[in-house]
Formats: sequence, structure tokens, C-alpha cells
Amino acid sequence: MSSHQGNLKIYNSLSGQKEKFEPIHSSFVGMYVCGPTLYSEPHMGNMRTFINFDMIFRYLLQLDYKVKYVRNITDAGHITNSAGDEVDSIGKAAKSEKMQSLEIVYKYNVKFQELQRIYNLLPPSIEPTATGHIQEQIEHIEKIIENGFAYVVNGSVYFDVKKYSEKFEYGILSGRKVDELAEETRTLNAQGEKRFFADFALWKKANPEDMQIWRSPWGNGNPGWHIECTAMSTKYLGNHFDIHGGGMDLKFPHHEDEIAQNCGSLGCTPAKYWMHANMLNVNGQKMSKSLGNFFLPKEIVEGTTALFDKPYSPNVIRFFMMQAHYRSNLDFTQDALNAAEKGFSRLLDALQLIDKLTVSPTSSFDVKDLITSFYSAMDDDFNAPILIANLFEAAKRINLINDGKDTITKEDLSSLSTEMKRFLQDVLGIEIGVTNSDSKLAPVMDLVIDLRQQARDNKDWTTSDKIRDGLATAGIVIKDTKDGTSWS
RNA sequence: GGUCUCGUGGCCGAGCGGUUAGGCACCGGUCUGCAAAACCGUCUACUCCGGUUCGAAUCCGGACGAGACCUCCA
Repeated sequence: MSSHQGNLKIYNSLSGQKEKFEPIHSSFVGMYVCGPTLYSEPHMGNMRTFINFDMIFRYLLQLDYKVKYVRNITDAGHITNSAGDEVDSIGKAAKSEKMQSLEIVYKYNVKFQELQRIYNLLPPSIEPTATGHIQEQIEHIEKIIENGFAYVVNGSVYFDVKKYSEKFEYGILSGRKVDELAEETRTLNAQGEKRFFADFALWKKANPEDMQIWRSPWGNGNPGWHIECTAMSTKYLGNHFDIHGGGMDLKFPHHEDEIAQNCGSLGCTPAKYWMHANMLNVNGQKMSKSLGNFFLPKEIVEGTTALFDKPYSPNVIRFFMMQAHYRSNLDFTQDALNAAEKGFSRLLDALQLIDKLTVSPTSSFDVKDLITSFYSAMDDDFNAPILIANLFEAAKRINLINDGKDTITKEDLSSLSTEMKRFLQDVLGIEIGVTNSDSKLAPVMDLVIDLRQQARDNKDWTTSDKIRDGLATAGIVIKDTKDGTSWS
């Protein structure tokens, strides 16, 4: 049991408050996060959510919790929305790309896995798929019908929100009231087979043109959108588990309906803590596929988006994202990215310096206090921006020690070094110590720098400046320091 | 139309009753053959109007502005 356990507070969307984190089974944590629907390549906004939950996963591990992290893959198209329109995103993609549905999913899953590697996401404990759990979904639906909270119409099954509301409270997560829902809705869409407009599909009868069809007690069809998460979360984490996460936009209706399904089937809410990560904005507006204002996580790394005139490393992007709280909106702009890039390299420079520092018999500042501040930042609802601010404070101290204006003991130095690296690398998931020096170029550069140094020793400024300017044209920057010349 | 969130210095972004958040840029300094880089220092803001309070960016009310959800969405 880590001494740092027990201080964590989490903002629970269900209560709207920060709550002390107390796992259901002492040091075990069950966490379920809604993953992507793989009908296309996940965009940067999608990635932000996964990166944020990766950070949360990492910190929980750091606190020595035994975490079971389940993140699903939606590989079944959902053919209805409450408006009654037919929207099967995967089927649509399959048709337009002339592939089978699972081929589409496989194709984009390969890309998604690659993105996870690029952005240094830890693999979840398990990534279950919707199509692999059709049986479990059917069983849940049967139980809901049995409990009287769903009805069958013409081969489809709908959740009965009115019946449910007699015993449970529909809308506890999103704050919506069933009686008000009717007036709230801008346009009352065709209810079709539904008894009440707020009812939602648990199972939908197949259309002849559907590409994926499953057999069920109600005939051939497809599962509804929400039931897959209920089936998979309870299968792998139990009826009631610790954390359920996802993007803010899933709060309603998806998470609300998950709660209803869980209560309707098992009599209890699925999760103790609900966490919602906020959206990524582009020019103040939510990045989304439908708005078309998105770019892909690979494009920004390769520098191929029109939005930015240069590529950024995945580390810089992660660092940039971690400078904003997971519950806040974040605007992606070139200026902000450049600022993050500079700040990040400042932090890296300090970390490179840390192992070269000379130690003293005493420390001139409270190192333990500084380290504690790393933990308390993260304990306060995963406040990564504060953590980073504290890391910069540490970086400043390192520089001051280097300048002889601060002192540190051997013991303090070693724990500061360990903790800084731990938080940057293991908690924030940002790789440090990456050198981009080309192995073939390095000896050439050594030679060039040596020649320039000779010229400088001879006070031949014309030659030395010519070398410096020439390299600059080639994109190589020469840095003269006290300890010699370096390049990048 | 309904529900909700938010409006912080040139930019990004924390804080949410009393303390310098932090980063980037600017400016000053150190270093340097000159530069660049690096490091140190400085810069003290909270949309507006009322109210509560000894004290408000932080709480309450109002105005204006922005965004999210209500339809597939991370």
C-alpha cells in the first residue's frame, strides 16, 4: 500500500462535486472508458480523451492501485437514433469504401493501435468489442424486459423510460427531467414504434440492406448503441465498479442510458464515479467529424495539416494537452503549440542537467515539499497543469543549483531526479531523453564544429561565422556554451 | 426553444473568498569575438453593472458575449 494512496479526490459528474476517491474493493480499481467507433480514423479530439484517461490510468497505477482498465471498441454500427433515422456509420463507411463492415473496423483499428503507440498510451487491460458480446447484450435486454422496463414492437426492443421512471430516476447524470424532456426537444421527431419519445432502442429489427445482422429472440437485428457498454462493463468489471469515463459529449444520452440499462437490468448504477473529459476545440469550436474541422493525430506529427506550418512531436502534443485540465476545453492553435514546445524543451534541458549537478551538505530549499506538491497536484482531481507548473519550479531550482545560487544534498537530488522523471514519464506519459541526433551526421558535425573552433581560436571570425550561417541555412543551429559547442 | 458550462494579462492556461500559478512572447541582466542559444530577473490580469463581505477573479443577482448537450459523436 503506497503512502500516497488515500488523498485522491475525483470530480464525480454524478454529484457535480469533487469526492474523496474510495475504491469499492480497497486497493483495486475498475475503470471503464468508452472507446472509439471505428468507421474512420480517430481524430485529434478523440485522442485527447484517450490521452487524458491514459494519464488517469497512469496516476492510479502510480498510486499502487491494481487497476483493471477496460476500453471498448465499437465495431457494430448503430442503425437508429431517437429521431428514427437510419444511421449506421460503419455500414455507410463500408459501402463507400466497398468493404465489409468488419473489414472497415479492422482497418481503422490497426490505425488506432498505431496511434496509441505514437502517442505513448498504455494498453488497457482489455479492449473488448461489441460484436464479440452480442450474446451478453441480448441477455441484458432479456433481463430488462423481464423486469418490465422494456417492450417489444415488431422485432425491435425499446427501453421504457416512463416505466423506469416510476422506480428509478431517469436523468440523474445529465440533470434532465423526464416531464420536461418533451418540451425541451426542439423538434418532436417521429416517434414511430416508440411509446414515448424518450424511449430508446435496445434492439433494432434488421433492414434488408444491413450489412451486419444478428439473431435474437426477437428476430434478426442489431443491438442498440448503449447496450454494448452495459454488457461489456458488467462482464469485465462487475455490476458496480469504480470509474466510468468518456467524453463530455457522451453524457447524454449514452451514459444516461447506460445507467438506466444497468438499473433496469441489475438494479444498480454501473459506476461509483463518472468522469467526463472535455472537448478539443479548433478556433473556439468543438472538433468533430460532422463539422469537418478536424485533423488527424498523424497529420500533426507529420506536419501535413494545413492548420500548422510545421510538425510537432507526440511528446510536445501530450505536454501541450497536459497543460490544460482534463475537464476544460482546450483550443489547438499554432501559437499555443509553439509555446508548449519551447516550454517542454526547457523542462527537458533541466532534466538533462539534473544528473550533472554538484551536491552540497545542505539543501537551500525544501525538496520534500516540492515533491509533495507533485502528488498533491495530481491528487486534486488529476490537476496536471499544476503538476507541470510545479515541475517548472523544480526546473528553475535545478538551474539555480547549476549556477551555484541554490544547493542540494545528494539524497535530495536523487529523490528529486527520480520523482521528476516519474511524473513526467510515468504519470504524464511524456518520453524524456529522446535524442534526435542522426548517427551518420554526428561525426560530420563533430568535424565541422572542430574546424569552426579552430577558426575561432585564430580569431578568424569570417570563417567561423560562415560555418555558423551556412549550417543555419541547412536548418542546423549552433549553440555556443561555456562547456563547448552543441548543435541541433 | 430547453438544460448546462464558461468569459483571466499580447497568446495559451491554472486558481474559485485574503498568498507570485505556470509556460510562451516582450523588456532588463548574465554569458559571448559578435550573435544565437541558455540561464536569472521583471511584467501583477481576471467581460460589464449591481449586491454580500473587514476583504471577491473567486459567492449572489442582472446584462452582454462564447461554447456544449438536447440528433451519430471522445
